[in-house]
Amino acid sequence: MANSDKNISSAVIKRLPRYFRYLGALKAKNITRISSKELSEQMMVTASQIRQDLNNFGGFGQQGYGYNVDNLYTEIGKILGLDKRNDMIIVGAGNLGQALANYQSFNEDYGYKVMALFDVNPKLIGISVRGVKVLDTDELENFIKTHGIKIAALTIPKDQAPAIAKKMAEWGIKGFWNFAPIDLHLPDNVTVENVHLAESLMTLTYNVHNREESENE
Amino acid sequence: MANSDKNISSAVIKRLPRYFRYLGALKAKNITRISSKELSEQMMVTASQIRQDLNNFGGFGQQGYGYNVDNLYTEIGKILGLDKRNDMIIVGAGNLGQALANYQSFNEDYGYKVMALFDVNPKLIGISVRGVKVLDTDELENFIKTHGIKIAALTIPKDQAPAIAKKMAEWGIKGFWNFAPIDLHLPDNVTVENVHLAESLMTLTYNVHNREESENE
DNA sequence: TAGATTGTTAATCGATTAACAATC
DNA sequence: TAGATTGTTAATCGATTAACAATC
Repeated sequence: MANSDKNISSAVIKRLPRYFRYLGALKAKNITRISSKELSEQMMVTASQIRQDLNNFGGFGQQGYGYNVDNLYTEIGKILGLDKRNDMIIVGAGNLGQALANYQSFNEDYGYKVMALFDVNPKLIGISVRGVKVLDTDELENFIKTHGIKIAALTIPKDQAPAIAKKMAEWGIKGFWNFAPIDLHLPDNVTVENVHLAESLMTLTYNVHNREESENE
Repeated sequence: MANSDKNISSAVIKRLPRYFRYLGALKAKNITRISSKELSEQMMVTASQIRQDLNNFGGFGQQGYGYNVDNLYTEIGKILGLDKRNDMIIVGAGNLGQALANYQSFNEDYGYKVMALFDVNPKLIGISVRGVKVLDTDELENFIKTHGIKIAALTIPKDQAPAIAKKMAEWGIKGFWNFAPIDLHLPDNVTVENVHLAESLMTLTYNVHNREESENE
């Protein structure tokens, strides 16, 4: 827990889930070992980058051999915190909130658990999405505190997002998965991961109209 | 059209929609002028970066004055291609596909138009989402060609995504807004903008468990 | 005109890639 | 042992920031 990692660049952190995904795919194909060179060819990055990235966290490989797929998969999972219990809530049970609640991939494959959805709309309060209840937003404080929830998806309109996020941070939320098209300003010990859909679509639009050499990010 | 912009770094392009959003907010507040310094304080970036970014596309400001909000908003919109007709389709009419079709923000505010959704599920074919029909995937080729569609959201399972994307690119799609958790390998004149939700949640999870100084991207 | 702020060049910083000795 | 491939240092590249002359 007292992880004394000297600050690791966010560029590195953002690449970890992609390594994790590729290793998962290799595992599924029963491939047991891989070298940074082979992996780099599949992922279209440099082998140097893979080795540099991984060595921020320790030496997971073996000279002359490469990396054990199963082991590396597990280790990256641990780094990301997927070995821990990751309970979450979704605030805003509209189309997007419900779509997230239904989204298998992270719900089951990676051990996240959606504990409840929240909304102010009386028509939604009480229904269940994938077996998860939609509760009244009034119950947020109590729920967060009682269950010790740390992670919340925010799928509410942008005018409401900053105020409610501020409150939720006070009640104990440490990480916001923010889908509202606005920047949240919260204390330093709270993280925000923005998913600004409209912005990503605009970036795509630029590239469509100015198509050059493709550059998968 | 023959935009002879020497390759502009993708870091710059990704920041443009955020400038656009802030300028839209200023416009809504009837603010008519802004300096790079004021804007930089609101956006928590350096004024230098704003000026450098904008000057990739031209001198939109005026010494001693700053930038005209309305004008800059319009110009960035043009750079992004929002002044053009941006018809799109959504392939995969499940929860996520439907949520996108319902998503006001980009549908109306920025002039995108969802022309149709597509699915293989007979239960979905024929229904309407926000007035937009769900068609049989068999009709994709004809629809793309007839309507000259260039942009497509992919909200289908990952095993099906690469094959269908390949076909769609042959039929004329130039930009994929890819929500499937897999990398698409397509010709150079086709762009892919990935929205890998599970990966963004993992990045958040890492930060929650290793919370340090917050760093809004 | 004087003050403000741009556009742009130069300096710095950080991230990526290359190279290679260590070692399995 | 010989071959392969890591971990890691050094070199390069690119992006960000600082500084300031140009100019409105």
